Amino acid sequence: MGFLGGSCLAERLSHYVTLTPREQAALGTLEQQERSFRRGAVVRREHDSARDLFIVRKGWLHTSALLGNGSRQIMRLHFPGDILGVSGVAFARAADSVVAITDASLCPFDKDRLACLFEDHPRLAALIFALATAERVALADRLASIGRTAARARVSLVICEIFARLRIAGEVDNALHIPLTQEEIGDATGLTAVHVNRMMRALVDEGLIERSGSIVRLLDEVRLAGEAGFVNRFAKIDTSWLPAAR
Amino acid sequence: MGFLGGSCLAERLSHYVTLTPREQAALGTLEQQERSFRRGAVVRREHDSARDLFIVRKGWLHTSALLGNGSRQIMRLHFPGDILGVSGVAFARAADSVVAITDASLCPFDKDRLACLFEDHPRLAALIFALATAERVALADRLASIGRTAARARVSLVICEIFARLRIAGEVDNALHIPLTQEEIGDATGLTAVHVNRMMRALVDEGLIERSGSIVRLLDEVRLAGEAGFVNRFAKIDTSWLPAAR
DNA sequence: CGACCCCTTGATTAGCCTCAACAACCGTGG
DNA sequence: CCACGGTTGTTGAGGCTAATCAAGGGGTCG
Repeated sequence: MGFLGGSCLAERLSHYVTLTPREQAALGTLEQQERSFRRGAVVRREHDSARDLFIVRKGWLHTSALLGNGSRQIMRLHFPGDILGVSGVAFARAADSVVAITDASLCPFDKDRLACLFEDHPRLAALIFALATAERVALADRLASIGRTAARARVSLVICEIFARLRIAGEVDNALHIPLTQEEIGDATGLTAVHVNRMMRALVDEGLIERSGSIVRLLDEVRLAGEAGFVNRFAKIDTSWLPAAR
Repeated sequence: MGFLGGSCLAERLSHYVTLTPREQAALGTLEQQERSFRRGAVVRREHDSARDLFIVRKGWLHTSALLGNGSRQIMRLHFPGDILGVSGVAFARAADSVVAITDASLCPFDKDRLACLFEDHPRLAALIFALATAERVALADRLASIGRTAARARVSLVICEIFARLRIAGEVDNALHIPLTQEEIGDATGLTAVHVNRMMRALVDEGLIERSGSIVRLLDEVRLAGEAGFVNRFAKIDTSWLPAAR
């Protein structure tokens, strides 16, 4: 709220380019509806019809998949301003599930609206493509983390990423309430909750972070990022090639 | 070659929509240049300037990253018709390296050309976005595989994916020359070459695949895909929402 | 023919999982 | 208000999967 007619997406995008009034208006139309979800609610289940995309207005959510062996992989965390359910762009049925981690509020919009954006606002379409690409790179970073680094580094990486992404939205210092269970962190990192617990403890013991309840404070951010091999993919993206605004 | 004026990308895209002559012409302009690379050649190194994207005309390549601990993660394999170096859409400098696995031939084109596509051919832009999204979902599948499944399933998945993706290009039965070393398969699956070897042997012993040299034959594709939890993300994508062609 | 790369197999080690028990916390209902 | 069940966090003990270390064989290229 409190920005550009209350459009969370416009607020996010304006972090990278200066939006024209027409563009702001176009983005505003994507957030006309709003739906609320309780903590734990399933926004969309795998294989559901996937005509809608969502813009996160409030809360944390995750995109995940259940595997044949009963385990779960969390693909991505979502924060206010994120577009989620993007896999619906490629498929008629959802490839993954979306679950509310905290109470959350979403603005659904139909794929057709996205088509209109491609028709009328090529610059916005290209920018959204660029941001989706940055997310893909961040996903690849996590792939490398899970595939090729030890448990401590994996846990460090999610912590780094959460802080970095929330800082773009602003209002985050170096302490943060993280409403994730250790089981959820495990499902994001490919570890068990038990081992996440031990790794968190190790990070605390070595003075990298501090915990009280669900609040995490970064004590030595440089070393934490170093161990994790963290690169902030969202700080700056290349907008030099984007077509002109309309 | 042998299709639509020789554009590999047009050939790929026409698998999903019927291209108009204007669209074909626009795609053709992306493949005016062509560069050849020898097996093992580095097309682009991490941190290099990333103004160009590439369309694969011939050969196999991979996108990978080297980690601080000396290991390597292969993010994606590339086959003819693929667009690679897409991370350049988001960043001014490459987030990953591209290496030729076999002798390969690529058509580089500048990001500005992509901007033109967004301006003049919204339907193509949207389709490319949809395909990039399908790839992101496939990447997420591999994340789940590496994070939450055992070594055998991970190896099975790469095999399934390679076959499925090459079948879209056609001319692949259920036997295929796979020019990957076991080390490369390990770097793609988060395993060591030694363990890849053992898992391949297990797949052979149980009659799921057959090997002679670098040729792999699928003997029980259903069971292999079942173990891997494989879903073919490239068979069919939703084009119903795309804007009208111009 | 030698050097190098890749594949293959065995033996040992280590990191993470599994199982288990208990404490702390929370929302709910009596 | 307290009792209660359920969820989450914490810690220990032991087991298994995959890594590491090591050695040898086959193929290819200079």
